[in-house]
Amino acid sequence: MALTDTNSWTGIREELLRRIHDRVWEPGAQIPHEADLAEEFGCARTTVNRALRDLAESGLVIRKRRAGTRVALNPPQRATLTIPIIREEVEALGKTYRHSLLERAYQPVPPMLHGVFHASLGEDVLYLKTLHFADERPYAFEERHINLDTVPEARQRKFEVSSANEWLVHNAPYSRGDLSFSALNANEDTARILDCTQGTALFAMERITWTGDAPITHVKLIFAPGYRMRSTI
Amino acid sequence: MALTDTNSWTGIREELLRRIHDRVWEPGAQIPHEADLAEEFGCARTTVNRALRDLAESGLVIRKRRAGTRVALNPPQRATLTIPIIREEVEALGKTYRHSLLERAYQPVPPMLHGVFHASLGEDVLYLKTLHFADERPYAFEERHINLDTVPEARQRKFEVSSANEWLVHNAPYSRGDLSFSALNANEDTARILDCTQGTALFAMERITWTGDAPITHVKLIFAPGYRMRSTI
DNA sequence: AAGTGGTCTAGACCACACG
DNA sequence: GTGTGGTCTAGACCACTTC
Repeated sequence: MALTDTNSWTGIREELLRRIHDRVWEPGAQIPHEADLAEEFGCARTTVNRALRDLAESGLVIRKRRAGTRVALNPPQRATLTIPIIREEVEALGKTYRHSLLERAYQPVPPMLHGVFHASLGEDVLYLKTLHFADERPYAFEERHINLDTVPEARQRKFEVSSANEWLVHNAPYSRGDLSFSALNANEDTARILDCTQGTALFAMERITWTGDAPITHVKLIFAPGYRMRSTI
Repeated sequence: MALTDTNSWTGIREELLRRIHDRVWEPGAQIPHEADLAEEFGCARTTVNRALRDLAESGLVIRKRRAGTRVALNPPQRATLTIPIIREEVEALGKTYRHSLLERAYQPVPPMLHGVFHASLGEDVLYLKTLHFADERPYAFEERHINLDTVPEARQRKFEVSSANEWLVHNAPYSRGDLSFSALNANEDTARILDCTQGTALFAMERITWTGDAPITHVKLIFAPGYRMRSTI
């Protein structure tokens, strides 16, 4: 007997989850068809479908047409990271946000990005160096390249008041992006900028975004010592 | 005129996305009701609902009963990280995986975890130190605490052959978890174990998982120098 | 060829939040 | 109260994949 509503899709999801956790259905085993489950729970197939679709999204079951639904053998451990706008992240900590534009220049595409910004190899990109502060202490150091082929309007922007990140989010929405996280030792420049000792381990995030096939921007964020990126599963 | 099917929910999602990207609907603006859109596209409301629900999940629109649907002002940048089992990650690189159990001991709950493992304060936890190799080179160093209240069967396991991670995934599925990433400098021990020089910046991941309210395990993984965690948006 | 999940419909009622 | 999204139903056809 189920304790939860078996008529709501969330209730059905709970019951299915229970059976998986309690190994009523073993990992790798096939589970009953939607139609059978619908009959068992006394609801429409659509409702069972909704519950199963949700479990499939979280990776707990694998669904294939004709082959049916199976409990995943190695449930991938997925986590949804929410990457906040730095201003909001700082303000959520109850601190005062400020940023300062350290450099703004037109440069040829740096070698590191040749493979990515190939479309605009002949053209300069807009290079920005920004320092983000929380309560007047360095919080993160940002280096950014903006593809002027894709976002020519960026030429008119100084990015002194509103940050490039916020402007781009509103004016050049991306359709996909690559993201990577790493650790690096503070070099002389970085240590000076972030006000820490050289060699300190720093958390870095790199991101490249596209709209369709056209790259928009590349950002590298290096956070001040002690930064942690958190998430829940 | 839409190029995509306006009768499939994905087609409708594309068209809605286009209107948001092209600022037909400005950030913050309210968009037409489901019923109106259904009429416009000549489909059932359910189908529009499916498309809008998908956009809401990715954070592009905000939906509220009675208040309607609005284009998000600051679309949060969400990324789904897939945290692989280390063996699979290494094997996907075309390298040979091996791991070695450095220590296995019963210990009191370490102070760091007092807030988390409170349920079992009187009891010992199982402490495991494991080194993961890729092609015989250190890949990641793992420290783990297992709550024996929640998973008493772990006492019988040596964890020499199959890793604790894989065993737990199959035998103590979790319902939720906290995850964090950070950067740290290699100390003397870590440097020796990972075969790098002291002070090197290392990428670290920490994870605590629960089943219901009972904590299952705490893991701290420190990766060898140069590790990058990648994802797409 | 046939069985399974994927999707769509038309209609209905409900839950919530705003006025 | 009232309008909006949230969900459920019963039925239907479709698309993919394995047999």
